[in-house]
Amino acid sequence: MSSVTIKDVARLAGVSPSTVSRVISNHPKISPATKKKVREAMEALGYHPNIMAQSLVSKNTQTLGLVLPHSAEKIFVNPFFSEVLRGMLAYANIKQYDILMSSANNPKEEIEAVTRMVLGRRIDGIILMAPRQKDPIVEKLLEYQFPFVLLGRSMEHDHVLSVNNDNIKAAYDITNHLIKQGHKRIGFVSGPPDLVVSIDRLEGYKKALLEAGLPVHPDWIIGEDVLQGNAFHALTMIMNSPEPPTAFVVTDDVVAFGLIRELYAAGFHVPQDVSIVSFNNIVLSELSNPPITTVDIGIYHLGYLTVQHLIRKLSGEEIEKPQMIVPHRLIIRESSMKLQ
Amino acid sequence: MSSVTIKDVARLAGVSPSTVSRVISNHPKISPATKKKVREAMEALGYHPNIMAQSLVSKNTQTLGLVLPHSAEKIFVNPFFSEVLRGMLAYANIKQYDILMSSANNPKEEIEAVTRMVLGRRIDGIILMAPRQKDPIVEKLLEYQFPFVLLGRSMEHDHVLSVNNDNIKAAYDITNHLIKQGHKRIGFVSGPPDLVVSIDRLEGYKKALLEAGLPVHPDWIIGEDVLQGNAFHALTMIMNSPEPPTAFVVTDDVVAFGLIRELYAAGFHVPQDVSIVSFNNIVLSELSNPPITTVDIGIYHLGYLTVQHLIRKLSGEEIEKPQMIVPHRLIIRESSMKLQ
DNA sequence: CTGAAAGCGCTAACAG
DNA sequence: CTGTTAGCGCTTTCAG
Repeated sequence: MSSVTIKDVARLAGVSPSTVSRVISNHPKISPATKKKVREAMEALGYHPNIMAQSLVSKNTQTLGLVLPHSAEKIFVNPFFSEVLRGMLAYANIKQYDILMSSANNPKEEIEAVTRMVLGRRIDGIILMAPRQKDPIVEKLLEYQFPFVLLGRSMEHDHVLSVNNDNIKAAYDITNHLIKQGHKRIGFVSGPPDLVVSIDRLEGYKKALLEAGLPVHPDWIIGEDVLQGNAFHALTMIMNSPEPPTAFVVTDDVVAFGLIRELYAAGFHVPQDVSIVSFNNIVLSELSNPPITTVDIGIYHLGYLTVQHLIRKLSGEEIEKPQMIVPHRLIIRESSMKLQ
Repeated sequence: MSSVTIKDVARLAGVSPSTVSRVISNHPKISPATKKKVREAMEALGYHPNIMAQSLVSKNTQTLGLVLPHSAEKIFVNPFFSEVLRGMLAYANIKQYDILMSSANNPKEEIEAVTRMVLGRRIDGIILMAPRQKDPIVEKLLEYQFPFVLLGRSMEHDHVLSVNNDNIKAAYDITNHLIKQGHKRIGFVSGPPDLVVSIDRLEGYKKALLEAGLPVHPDWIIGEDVLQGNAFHALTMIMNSPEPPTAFVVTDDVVAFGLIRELYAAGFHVPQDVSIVSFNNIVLSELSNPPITTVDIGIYHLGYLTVQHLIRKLSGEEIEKPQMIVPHRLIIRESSMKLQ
C-alpha cells in the first residue's frame, strides 16, 4: 500500500507540487503539455490525493453525515430505511459524496454524535431522519448554523431545508378511501407519538373522519406497539366490543403486517372482517397475504431528493423553496374492501 | 459555528499547544493541575479536535468503510441489510468508530469507490458484504495489503478475516428438516449464482438430498428472479408436472414471500400443497401468512461481530481464528408441514 | 513535566 | 502559465 504524495508526482513530472495540485483541481490556466506530463506521472505512480489533507486546507470533506434515529430501532429494522438509504447513496454517488453514519443509543449520545461530526469538521452537511416535535438536534444545528436537511419536516421552523410527503393529505386520502368503501367505524394505529410524521398522519385521519361526520373514537386510536404484541389485549378488547371498527388506518406497512397477524390470531380475517390500509409501500407490502393497500410515498425518491436538496444548498445554490414535497399515491390492494 | 483550535485552548489555559495535545490524548506524564486547567479551557471554549488534522498526522481515521454490493439492489432493499448495519453500528459506536458508506452502480465503480477510500486514506479498514466467487475487490485489497473483513467468506483465500455462518451446514439442516417431515421431492430457489452464500446453500441442499438417497432434480433448482415474477412460468411448469416438488428450500425470506405469493396465484397453498423453508429470519418472516420456517442466522450479531473482528485486527490484536462462524438455528413455523 | 520546532499532504495567494 | 511561500490544526521528537 504505497503512500505516494503530491511531491513524488511533482518530482517525476519535473514540476512543482503546486502545479500538480492545479492539475488535480483542474485549474484553467495550465498548459496541456504539463497537464499531460503530470497526469502520466500520477498514473505511473498510482497517485491518489490524501483526502484528509485536502479537507484540512479546503475546509470541505465531500461527506454528508447521517444520524440514525436512536429510539427507532423499530423504524430502523424497517425496510423503509434501506430503501431511503439507497436513494441517498445514489445521488451522493453522482456528486462524489460519501455518507458517514453514526449511531446512538439515546438522545444524549445522539447529540454527541452530531457534535463530534460537526465540530470535528468531518462533514459538510447533515441529514436528519424522522424529526420529532421540538427536536433538540434541529435546535442544536440551527444554533451552530450548520447546513442540514430534514427527511420529514420541522413543526417549529418552516425555513429549514426539508424533503417530505404531505402526510396530512396522505392520511386524509387513504382514510377517505375507506370512507368511500362504506366504512364508518375506522380505527388508527399510530407510530411513536413524538415523531412529526405520526402527528401529521393522525391529523389527516381525524380530518377525514370529521369532514365525513364520522366519530373519532379515542379508544380506536392505538399505539404502535401492536407489532410487539403489547397491544394485543387492547386490540381484542376493541374488536370484541359491541360495535367494533370495520377498518384500520395503520401508520406503517411493517406495523400493518403485525396487525394482520394479531387480528388473525384473535380470529378476525383481513379484509373479510376488517380492512387494513397503511403507509410506505415497502416491497413486501405487495407480497403480503393479503397484499396491503398502502400509500406509496416514494421512499427511494425521498432519499434521493433529500441528498440533492442538501448538496444544492452546500454548493451555494439559491433554494427557492426550502420545503420540498414528494407526491404520494394510493396503491389499492386486497387488504381493503368495500363494505357490503 | 465557532472554529476554536488547540491554540485558543492553549492561550486560555496559559500553556503550549503541545500540552493541550497531550491532554487530549491522555498522555501519562502530565500534571493533574495543568490537566485540569486545560480541560476547563476546552470546556469553556467548546473545543472539539479537528479530526481531519488529527488523522493527517496520526494516520488513522477512526472510520470504517462499507461498500455496498452494487448488483444487489435486491439484497439491498432487503431488511437483512438494515439489521446487519444496525449490528455494525452498535459495535462501531462502542469503539468510537464511524462508518463511511459508498455506493456503486457497477463493478467498475465499486472498485473505484474502494480505491478512493483506501488510497485517499479516509478509512482504517473496510467491510465487504456478500463476497463473490473470485471477488475482484478481495483481490485488490489483498494486493494493497489493506485491512478488511468479509461478511461471508472467500472461496479462494482462507486466511482472510471473515465472519460468516456455516451456510452449507445451515442448508443441510433445513433440508433435512423437510426430509424428516417426509418430503421426498424438494426444490430449491437460489440466489445470485456468483455469491458465495448462494453456492454454499445450494451445496448443503444437495448434500442432504444425496445422503438421504433423494434425487437432485435440475429442473427444480430455480433462479432467484421468482420475486420479480419472471420465473412464474417456470414455476407453474414445475408445479404442474406429473410429480411436482412438495417442498422448496428458498435462499432468502424475501424471496420466500414472493414465492408464496406466486404459488398462491398459481393455485397452490402453503403449506397444504407445498412446504416452504428459507433463510435469515428477518422480522417479517414471522408475520408472514403463513409464518415462514427459516434459519435464524443471527443477522444483527453478524454485523456486530464483523466490526468487532475488524477493529480487533486494527488494534493489532493477534487474531487466533480469522474465520469466525456465527451459529444458526432452525425456526420452525407454519410454512413447512409434515407430509401425510 | 512542558515548550519549541518540524512536519503530515495539500492548497492558495503572490510573484514572476 | 508556473514556482515559492506560508499555512490548515494537529502530533511528536527533542530539549530543557
